[in-house]
Amino acid sequence: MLLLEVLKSDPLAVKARLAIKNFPQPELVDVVIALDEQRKSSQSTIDLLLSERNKLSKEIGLLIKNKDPKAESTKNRVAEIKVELEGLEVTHQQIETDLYENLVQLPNLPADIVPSGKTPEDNEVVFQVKEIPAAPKNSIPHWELAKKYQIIDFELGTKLTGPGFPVYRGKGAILQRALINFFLAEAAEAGYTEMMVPLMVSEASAFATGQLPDKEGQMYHATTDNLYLIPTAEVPLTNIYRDVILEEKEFPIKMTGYTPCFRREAGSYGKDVRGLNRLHQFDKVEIVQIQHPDESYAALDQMCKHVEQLLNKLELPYRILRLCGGDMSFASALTYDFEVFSVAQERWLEVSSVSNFETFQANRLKLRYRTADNKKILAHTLNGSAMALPRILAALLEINQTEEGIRIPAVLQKFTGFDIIQ
RNA sequence: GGAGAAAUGGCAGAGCGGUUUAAUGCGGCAGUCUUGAAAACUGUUGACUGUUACAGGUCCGGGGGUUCGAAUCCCUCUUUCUCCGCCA
Repeated sequence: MLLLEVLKSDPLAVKARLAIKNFPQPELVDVVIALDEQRKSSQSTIDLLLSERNKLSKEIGLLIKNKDPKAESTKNRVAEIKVELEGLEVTHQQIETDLYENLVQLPNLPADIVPSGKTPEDNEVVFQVKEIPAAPKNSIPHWELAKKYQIIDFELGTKLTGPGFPVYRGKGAILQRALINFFLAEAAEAGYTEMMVPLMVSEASAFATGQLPDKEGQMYHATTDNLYLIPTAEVPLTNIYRDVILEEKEFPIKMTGYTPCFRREAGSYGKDVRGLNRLHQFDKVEIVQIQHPDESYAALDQMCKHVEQLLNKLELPYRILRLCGGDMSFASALTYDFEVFSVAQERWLEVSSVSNFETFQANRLKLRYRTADNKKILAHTLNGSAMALPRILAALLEINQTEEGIRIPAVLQKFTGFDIIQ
């Protein structure tokens, strides 16, 4: 949610930034500002009446004590005020609702360096490995490797649950666990505190991080208890700091967590969702930072470096994209996507997305910090995947296939306990 | 799932219809004293809204109601605790 002060201070500049995100209704900015004016004036009218009511009610107390007959006439006056207030409050409530509903429709403003553009083709490649390794001889895609070595069973998952819920078997299951442990160990090394959080969240939590109301369809919803299965650990991790006022010395807050993630994503079918490319349930290690506004962009760089290092250690060919306005998420101010090259599918697969939300999430979360002179300022929130397992696994299997079997990267061997899948 | 109790400022804890603009203690902050610290003493210390700054207004788990007036009375929901039942 954008800050009203920002909208009011320079509406033209805000509209210019929104244009970078291809936001189709810039006039909403003016609507919001106008509604805020209405809200203020209606509030002060109400306050004036309330003030009088409070004063008179106090007087009535005294008049009754003194058995003064004026008590009755004063009572009548307050009763009149009450009637007047009832109408005003209904109107005021409506203005506040309208204001809020319009305000939440505005996406976050992109940072200055965000390239304009509409589609993924407009994303800016900020880094790409020099050489994309050639596919190993007689290479096959990961879904065939999965079958050949009996490490992932897609059909079995379909039998148990439905498509998009694979079963990992034997060394496949161990490899999953190894990747999770590797990612968590690296995050711990980088100073992130590991959190183990609930996989279901309340409506209030889903709302605070922006999954509700607009992305309701993407989450699994347990209706009997009105709980949502998390689409990412970002939801519970960030909500830890909902309605919190931090002390400045508590910065930086760095958390990591492994969770399964659940996404309904009723999207396209076919080649793009084949195998591990898109699943309803997948595993991910998330990193989250809560930062002082002055430090958030340095933190974003730090998080990108962290992800980059993971890819280097796993010896995977990757590239980094700075997302264009049209491809960024609603809440983000700046996002870098990390993609690994799938040698058998001959395409780039997104494995991580690292974003700075600035105050956009913090505003709805009411996540602030207290300055030395006791001002309360919104903190900045950032998060990134470090990383999502399925596509990493896909790339890993494909690039490391040999005649003898699938070779395990050196860094993972202490977590797997084996160096080859045969 | 059943029965009972409770929800008040960072924490503890008073208040049970009108000087509550929420007592008091702890904690926090500032100061006095001290070479420094501790102790002691003094002062200060909630959130939101609003104003150039005042003023004013809202908030005692959420929502609704009674009343001239509600932290206080009523209804309802939620959460927590205790006991019982079930259970990895």
